[in-house]
Amino acid sequence: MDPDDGVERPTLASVAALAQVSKQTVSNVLNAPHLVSGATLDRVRAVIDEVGYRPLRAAQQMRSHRSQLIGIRIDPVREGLGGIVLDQFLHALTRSAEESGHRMVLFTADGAEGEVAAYDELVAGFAVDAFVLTGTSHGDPRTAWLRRRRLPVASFGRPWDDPTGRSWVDTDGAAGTRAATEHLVAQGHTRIAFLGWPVGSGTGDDRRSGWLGAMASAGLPVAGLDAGLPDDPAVAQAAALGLLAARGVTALVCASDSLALGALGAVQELGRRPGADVGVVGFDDSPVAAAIGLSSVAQPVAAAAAACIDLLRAQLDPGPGDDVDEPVLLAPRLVVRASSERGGPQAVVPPVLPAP
Amino acid sequence: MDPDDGVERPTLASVAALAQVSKQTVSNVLNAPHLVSGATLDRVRAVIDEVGYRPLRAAQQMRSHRSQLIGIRIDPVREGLGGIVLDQFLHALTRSAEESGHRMVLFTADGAEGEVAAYDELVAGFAVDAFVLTGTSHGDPRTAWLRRRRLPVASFGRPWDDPTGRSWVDTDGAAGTRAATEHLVAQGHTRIAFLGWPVGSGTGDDRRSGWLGAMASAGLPVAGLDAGLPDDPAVAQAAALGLLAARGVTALVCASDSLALGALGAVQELGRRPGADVGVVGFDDSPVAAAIGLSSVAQPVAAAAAACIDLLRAQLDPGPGDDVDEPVLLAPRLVVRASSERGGPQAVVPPVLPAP
DNA sequence: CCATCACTTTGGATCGGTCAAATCGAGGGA
DNA sequence: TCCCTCGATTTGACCGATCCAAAGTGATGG
Repeated sequence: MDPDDGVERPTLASVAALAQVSKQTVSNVLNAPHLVSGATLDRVRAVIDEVGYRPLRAAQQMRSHRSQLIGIRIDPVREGLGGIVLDQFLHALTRSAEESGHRMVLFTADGAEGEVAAYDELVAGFAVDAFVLTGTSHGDPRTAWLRRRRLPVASFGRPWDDPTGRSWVDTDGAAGTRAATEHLVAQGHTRIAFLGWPVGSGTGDDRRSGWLGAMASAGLPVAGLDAGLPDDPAVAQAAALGLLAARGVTALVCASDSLALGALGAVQELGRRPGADVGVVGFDDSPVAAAIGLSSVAQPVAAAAAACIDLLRAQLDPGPGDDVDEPVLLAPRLVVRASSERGGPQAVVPPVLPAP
Repeated sequence: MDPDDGVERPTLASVAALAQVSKQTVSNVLNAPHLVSGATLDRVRAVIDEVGYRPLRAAQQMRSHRSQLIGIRIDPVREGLGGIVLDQFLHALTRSAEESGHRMVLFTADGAEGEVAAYDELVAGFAVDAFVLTGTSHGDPRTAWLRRRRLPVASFGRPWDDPTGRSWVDTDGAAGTRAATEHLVAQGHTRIAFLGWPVGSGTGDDRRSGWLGAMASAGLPVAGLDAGLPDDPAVAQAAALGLLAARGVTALVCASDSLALGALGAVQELGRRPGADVGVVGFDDSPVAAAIGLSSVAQPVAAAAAACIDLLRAQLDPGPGDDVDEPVLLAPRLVVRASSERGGPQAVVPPVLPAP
């Protein structure tokens, strides 16, 4: 009557029976092939391939206490355009995890205590092996909880409040803005402003410092060229307007693509040509940047994800020569588009409209 | 020496011992409380709370063959700005899944055959219970494979090539563009153009039809006002320029925020005021729209996610009155911002630069 | 000819739950 | 009084893998 889907799921026992060996031998073929003789190895492997056998993780987990699952929180709202970075990161993470036989499990949480409750549930119920954190500060309750439980953890983003923190991976923001600044200097600009966030945020200050450093190296002045703003294009546009009109600025390095969007709007408003007259570089290389031809500093998300997974792998089963929680700082890449190329194609522009 | 993390993980057996009952009784307290007397119920529950016991999913899975995991593919590259929709959808999905005791597991795959291989691995190894698909066509090998295996599936996005397809959830794109068009008509516009994709894509044609319908209802002409373009702001800008300059167009309904970005650029280029002189509405309400004040049609991602999970729940254990795979079509919501409000605040604009 | 040893292979217990059937005491009808 | 039913609880097998200890198999050497 019911054709079902054909055959039963093959198990260790069924494979063993077909191959005329014991269950343990089949297990050895998979987990310790050096213990099995060549002939049986081939025979068992043939059967495994034939029936398409795969060990059931849940069963393995019962003995090994490893679920092969890695948890990551997915945020409810991602502010601004930079959220995309986490999106790409998530994809890269999933891919890297797969390469080491793991899977990423998502969870949501409201607030820090909710997140701890979620950890608890995941660890107790699903026996999640490890966690990847994003945007954490070191002192917060979640990190503390995880460390107390001795759970392997890797963070994407430095714990700015604790320079001694370990087991993190981050983008070298300063290197990114430095590259952007040097690129603009090479285009002949000398009055290069920085549109960033107010002093006090780790990431923002990091990005600012790269611009400062590059300007100093080039012997260029920075006085009055540094803006600390909320991450809003409309505000950035007003600020950029002032810098361009009153301070002789011809190029802007921005801490985000949102700010760069505003900068472009100001350029447009003044009737200058983006790229040709005024150079603008954003940060994070969001899809908008690609869409409108905005140069931007791209974070090395794939490398960051791989580094995170590697940190976790090292913590899960430390091998010889594994620096279990050595922080990793990765260099970003400047993607040059029309908004910062003098010889490049001419530009046009969508408006930034004020909020209601 | 090693303080470890204190206590052992509580198990059914340990709870049973503490509560002076058998394992099965504890199990019943959790899964079939009506079988347990009031007194024991309270006693066992007290112990459970006290020690913080939670059943290990892997152990349950061994007998029940349910992993409580739902798989979803995370795409390598998401074209354009609309990728964000999937991002929000993923979050909403995770939250809805949690409400029914499930977790979302991610996987990646290259091409259709790679995806099938990934299904195989997930189903065989992790015993994933169900899958959520995005952007599928009904005929493709993945859907076929999943159906053959009788795996519960819900799609976000209609199978345009098969109108009889079931078990999907989608946004009513036509309703969205209809609302956008009516909104612009209400603002006094009569020459309202549509910037869309070339005829042939299901989603694109759906969105176009809403504009067509609303224009017909309002008794407005559409001849020469319909553009089919690639999803690129620069191309959209050129097309919008023509419509605005040569055809007396004063408002544009767009099939995506990318196209709307180009439309805004054209408005700016002509020296007209976005919102005040020319109304523009995008689609998908990406972060850019919020950032630059672009009106846009927002997809009801949370509702869509909840509907997907509900479809899966109904397939996993059909209750009475469960329409196991009844398609769900959800109405989107128009978010009005400065780009389409005549009385609203004045607007400014970032440029769309040509690609190198 | 048998003890020794390295190499393979096997058997049985075990992880933490659920399922199906058995047990047990109390209440109700004949 | 006896038997039956019924609610509450227990017993024992089982899911599919791994771990540990022990047993089988030659080949080797005394």
